[in-house]
Amino acid sequence: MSHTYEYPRPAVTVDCVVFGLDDEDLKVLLIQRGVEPYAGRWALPGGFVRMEESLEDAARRELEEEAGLRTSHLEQLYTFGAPERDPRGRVITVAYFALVKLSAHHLQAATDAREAAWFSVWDTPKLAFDHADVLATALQRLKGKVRYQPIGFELLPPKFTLSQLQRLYETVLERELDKRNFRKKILAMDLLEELDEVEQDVSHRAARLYRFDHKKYKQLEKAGFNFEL
Amino acid sequence: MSHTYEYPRPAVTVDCVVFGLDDEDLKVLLIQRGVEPYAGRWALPGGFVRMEESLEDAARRELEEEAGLRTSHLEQLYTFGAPERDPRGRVITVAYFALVKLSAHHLQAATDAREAAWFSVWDTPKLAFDHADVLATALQRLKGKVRYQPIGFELLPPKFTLSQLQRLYETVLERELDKRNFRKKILAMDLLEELDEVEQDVSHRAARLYRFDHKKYKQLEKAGFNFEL
DNA sequence: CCAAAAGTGTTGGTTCTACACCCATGT
DNA sequence: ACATGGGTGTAGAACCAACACTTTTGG
Repeated sequence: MSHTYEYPRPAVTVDCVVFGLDDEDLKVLLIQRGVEPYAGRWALPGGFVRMEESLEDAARRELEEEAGLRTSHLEQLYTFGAPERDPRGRVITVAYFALVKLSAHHLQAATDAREAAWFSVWDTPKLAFDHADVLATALQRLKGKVRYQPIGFELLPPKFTLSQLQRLYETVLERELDKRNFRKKILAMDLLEELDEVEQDVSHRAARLYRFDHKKYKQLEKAGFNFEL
Repeated sequence: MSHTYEYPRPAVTVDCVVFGLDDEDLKVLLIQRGVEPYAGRWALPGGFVRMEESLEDAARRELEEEAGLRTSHLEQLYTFGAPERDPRGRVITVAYFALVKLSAHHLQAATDAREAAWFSVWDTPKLAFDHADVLATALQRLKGKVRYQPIGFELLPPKFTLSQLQRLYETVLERELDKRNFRKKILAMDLLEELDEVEQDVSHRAARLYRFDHKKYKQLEKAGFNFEL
């Protein structure tokens, strides 16, 4: 079956930059391409937008299909449309930006033929198409946004220590933070619920666990409160 | 001539939200539609993306064609792709956000058949398609961005008074600012060049004119300086 | 001389930064 | 007992918000 139009039309895809955090580093999910162009190269998960689905639905579908994962945070990043960005012809891609709790989705294998794997964002293989630009844009967005929106929590398990949280910020922002000042500031926002639990199986004093209080944040947000750093 | 593809493809357009500032208010540029759908309704300037041009080039071309204007500041805003946003079928639009010095482009007539006009952003007619959403998104972006990027200057003539600048911020942010604090803060950034000129033809004490120093800003930016409010 | 907007400093409160030691736990 | 990271307070500097009067100019 084929489709005919009076004027030529670009193809439209979505691509997803999915970030996860493990003990070592900030990671991005990549898929190894099986076919030309760029066969064998690693690329961002993504694919063509179907006629009846929204852009965001397309992004969610591709993530499910290619990596078997669901994400709590998904937002549109930027649309890349340089005429020569795909050697097959004019392809415009709407890039999305996702955060997942890597602790949950441990080393998920791709459900279709292709390989999926997590790479350190500071050390990825050479990427297909203009995906290096897309990744760079996503990193910039993450770095900017993490400071004034409480999205960092989407990268951590539901219960976390303040040190984990601090390491997250240090990793994303690429600079060290002062422990005492960091704790003061984040606790002063009154968005963390202090639990009666401590971490397990560590060979030193166990740290207290906290949980991010989404409900409280929504309330404060309405009242004009602004999360910051 | 017609074009055939194996799979159906959405059409892709660009739409531009162009802001300008005059003595009264923040304005947005609208075009009256001549044809169905939404014939007679006002809409954002825009049109189909050609196969050989980039998205940004398309936005610039449409602005030139539909309103005869060039803009200093043009950035991508968001991509709108709900399946039912255009009654003619699947049309994905990449929205752009532009700022122009209204003082220069005085009441420019459209170069093609359609009417173009400036409307107060707080009081527009009913818009075609989902353009009200697009406009709302653009306003939100402007409000957010004006505080941490010196883009407000793109709305003012090259030489302006501090009161004009303050009014700009008050209009965009929808709140009053303290005159002394505002002046202190903006002058402390050392980004304004104080000219040996004052405004003309006012029936009260004439205010000193200033110019924004783009070069100095670029330098400071590289050195890690952050513009803020 | 009146109207209109330009221009100008200080104070008190809040927030930010820098900084070092003791504590709890597991090996 | 030692190694590892957990947890805590203070002081000085910078920044922010609130606030009112005098000056200049044109009509």
